Amino acid sequence: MSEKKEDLLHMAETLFDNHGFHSIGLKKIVSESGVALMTLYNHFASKDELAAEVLKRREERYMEHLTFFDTYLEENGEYPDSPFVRIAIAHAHWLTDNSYQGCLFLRAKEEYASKPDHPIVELANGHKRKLREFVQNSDLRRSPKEALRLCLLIEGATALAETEDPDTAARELVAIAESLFAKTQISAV
Amino acid sequence: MSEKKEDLLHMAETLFDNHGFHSIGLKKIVSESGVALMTLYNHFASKDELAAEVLKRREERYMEHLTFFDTYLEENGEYPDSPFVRIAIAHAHWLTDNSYQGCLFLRAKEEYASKPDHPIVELANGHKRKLREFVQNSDLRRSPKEALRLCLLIEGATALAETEDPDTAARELVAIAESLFAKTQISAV
DNA sequence: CAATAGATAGAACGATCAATCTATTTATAC
DNA sequence: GTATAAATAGATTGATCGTTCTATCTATTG
Repeated sequence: MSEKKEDLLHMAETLFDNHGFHSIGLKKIVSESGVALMTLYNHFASKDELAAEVLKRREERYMEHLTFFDTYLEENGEYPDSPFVRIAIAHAHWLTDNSYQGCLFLRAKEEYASKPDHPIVELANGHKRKLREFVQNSDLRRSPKEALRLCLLIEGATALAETEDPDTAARELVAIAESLFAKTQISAV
Repeated sequence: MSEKKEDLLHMAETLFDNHGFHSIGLKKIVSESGVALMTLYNHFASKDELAAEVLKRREERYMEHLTFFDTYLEENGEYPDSPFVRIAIAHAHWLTDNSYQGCLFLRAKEEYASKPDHPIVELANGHKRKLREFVQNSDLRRSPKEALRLCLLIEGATALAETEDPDTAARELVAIAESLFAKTQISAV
């Protein structure tokens, strides 16, 4: 991939994170990237396609983070039995390692809500669905409801990190997850 | 308060909920309200002041909902011992009774993040602080960390209601809160 | 050197934005 | 009935938006 395109995607992700999709203009993105406006249009058909690619890359990075974090936990000694707890820890590190302002997918869904069939809305919905399936498939002994509860905790920690210290939000996420899912006993609810 | 002003505040809240603050124009607000543009400017100095009043009214309504929901629970037989569980139930009903798209205060904070001292950002931060204090003061036997955990659950349910059925999000919020806080025993963590 | 492709700056387009002004109409109060 | 205030429609201002176009410049390749 072109270096300019990489720069654009990286800067667009940062600006979308900090200001939202509709609030940030293309001129801001290209000026901050040190790239000409026409270069942006040579790589992306429109602003929406740029936003869509930003979201796709974010999703790839996030899912890789969740997947590869198990190996990190193994190498560093701490390896909780419960896959749900390990996912919670992985998400906690995602929150502390990045300085995001809430979930970019939820923001995208909100900002494009007036067009429910827009590809960006489907990307956002797809991401949440994939995350729920990832959680569910990580521990088949757990019920779909329990998977949904871990998703609730993950969303809650991401939101709490906006108004509280991200480290605090991350710590409480893990604490709750351990309290709910650490025990070998699987609740039948 | 003027009827036109009420109409404007109500319509603005709905449109801000569904489309965000920066995405919705004043002309949309006045046309949907059946009110002239100048009437809006007779009641509000600017778009930002309108948004600020919308948030103030939302906060009042939400805190009243939390406060008065205890009496509703009493009258309808079900009255859990734990104040934390009662707050979770109250928030669950808030989610199912309204068709909001995420937390309007978090959205405001995100959209105005480029101006950290903006009154709207301070309104959003103030609301989250008040909610945390409300939770903390509802049960002084609980630790600040436990109060923060209920806040995390509340945020999580609000976020989950965006991609899942709000009824589902509300039900799982109550289920987790009961699992964590229903027992008389207070954890010392 | 010549040719091709990619990147550049800058202007221009139509549209929309928040905000202001004017002039007219409607409703309330004395 | 008259005076006062509120609400109305519509035009306007200056700014910004996404998008397109042109014309110049730079780098690589043959």
